[in-house]
Amino acid sequence: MNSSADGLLTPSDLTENGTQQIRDAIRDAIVERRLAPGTKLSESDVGGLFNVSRTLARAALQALSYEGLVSVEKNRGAFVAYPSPEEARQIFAARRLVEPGILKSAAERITPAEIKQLRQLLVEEGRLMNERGQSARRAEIKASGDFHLMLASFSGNLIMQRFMEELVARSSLVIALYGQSSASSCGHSEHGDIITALERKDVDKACDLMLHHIAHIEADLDLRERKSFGLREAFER
Amino acid sequence: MNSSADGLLTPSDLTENGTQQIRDAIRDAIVERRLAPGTKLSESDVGGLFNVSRTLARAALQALSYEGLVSVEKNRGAFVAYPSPEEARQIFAARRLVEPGILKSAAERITPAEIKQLRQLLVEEGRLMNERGQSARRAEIKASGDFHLMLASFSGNLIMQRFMEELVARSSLVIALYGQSSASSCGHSEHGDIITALERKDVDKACDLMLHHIAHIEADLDLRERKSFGLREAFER
DNA sequence: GTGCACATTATTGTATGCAATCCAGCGTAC
DNA sequence: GTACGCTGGATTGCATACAATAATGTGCAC
Repeated sequence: MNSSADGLLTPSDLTENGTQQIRDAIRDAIVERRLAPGTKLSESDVGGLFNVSRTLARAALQALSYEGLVSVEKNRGAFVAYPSPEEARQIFAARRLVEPGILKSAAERITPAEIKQLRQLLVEEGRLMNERGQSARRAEIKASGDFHLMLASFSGNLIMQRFMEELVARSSLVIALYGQSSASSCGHSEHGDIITALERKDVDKACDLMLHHIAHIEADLDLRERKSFGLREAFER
Repeated sequence: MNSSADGLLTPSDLTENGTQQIRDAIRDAIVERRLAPGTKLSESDVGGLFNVSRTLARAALQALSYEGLVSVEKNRGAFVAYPSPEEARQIFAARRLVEPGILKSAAERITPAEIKQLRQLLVEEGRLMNERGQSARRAEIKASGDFHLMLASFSGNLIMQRFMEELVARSSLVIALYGQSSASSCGHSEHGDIITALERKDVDKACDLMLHHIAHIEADLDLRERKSFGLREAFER
């Protein structure tokens, strides 16, 4: 009978299926904003793009829908998710609810080496910030999210880590849709402040900074109901 | 182009696929502990049981694996998840991290009618507690989890609600594996206390009670590494 | 009798095919 | 000219078929 009681040695799943690769590739494309919200992802197209059958493409899209990055509508197909303003609010509410706790957890177990890793990520982020070009911008977006993900991984809780992965990815979609300031990097210095507080074991301060940081990101959004103005509203002036 | 910006009117997904039904049926069976951890779930068997093809069965199992209720091993098949002690700890750590925040959210928006709903759930739970029989026991397990889920639904955050659904379901697996006291209902009165505190708008007290409640559930577990003693250890005395 | 190599069987992984559904374009009635 | 209904094409939903892998059983050598 045995079983897989091998004690959390599975990073996520060592399935190594073709599905995983497709899923990851599409997720990266969404998170880095190469795929715009609302884009149709037909099974044939996805399958053709990765040289696999519709079966695997379908499985990958299904998987992404469980993460909230893709919405599949019955008999209509899969689309890059188009979070509503309300959904956006809930995503950030979830982050405000969860990230302080993660931070607290991480603070209790973090090592100097790990703090160094965070700092390293930060300088990387800063370097990209001063670079020009689309690809630098994309890398910057990713690095900015990775800060939060690395923190989550230092919390030692795989479940929270995975949840954060979902939230960060969905945040990227929200920012793509509702973000205003071109400088999506508005929170760069704040990341540094959080590390500093963490280093000083000042957990309360760190949590406080984190909450403000999330609030700042959210404040940059314009969450007014734009009712899918593809029809009348778009042409009646 | 349009899109599904219809403002969170989707309870989860109105796909209404056959997959959903299978997934829900199996999940219920797992949560109500009719399916023991480690049980093999072969695609043919599942498909045959619901009179659908392997394709749908496979999709359902895949979906359950994203919720952590089923673990699929490459080329070996799907099994009811068998959470390790470490995983169990992380599940409860996640609940301690998340539930106070949910409670706070819920407290801010809860209506008297909703409090009544909670109370009603509680009397139901109490009634089942005093009944005999397997089916009553199962219903009690479900009701006990439903308390936390209803609270989550009152938080108004669909994302947190879904996360809690996952955590509660996985908790049920953990309790099935590591629970000691037959009285899994140990927390019944605590649920009532939480409602009372909530009613009095004493959020801090409610959160405190919630943390103790979770701690009590966890304290009933015997989280020692039982290394899947299916082989040597089982027969060498 | 024990251990190993091989054949057999069962189960999963993936591709393909058919039926059902939706969408768009066209034509017709009013 | 507008609205309605119809038909053709494309896409998804699901089942089935085949290939690949793992589990099991058998027979032979020692």
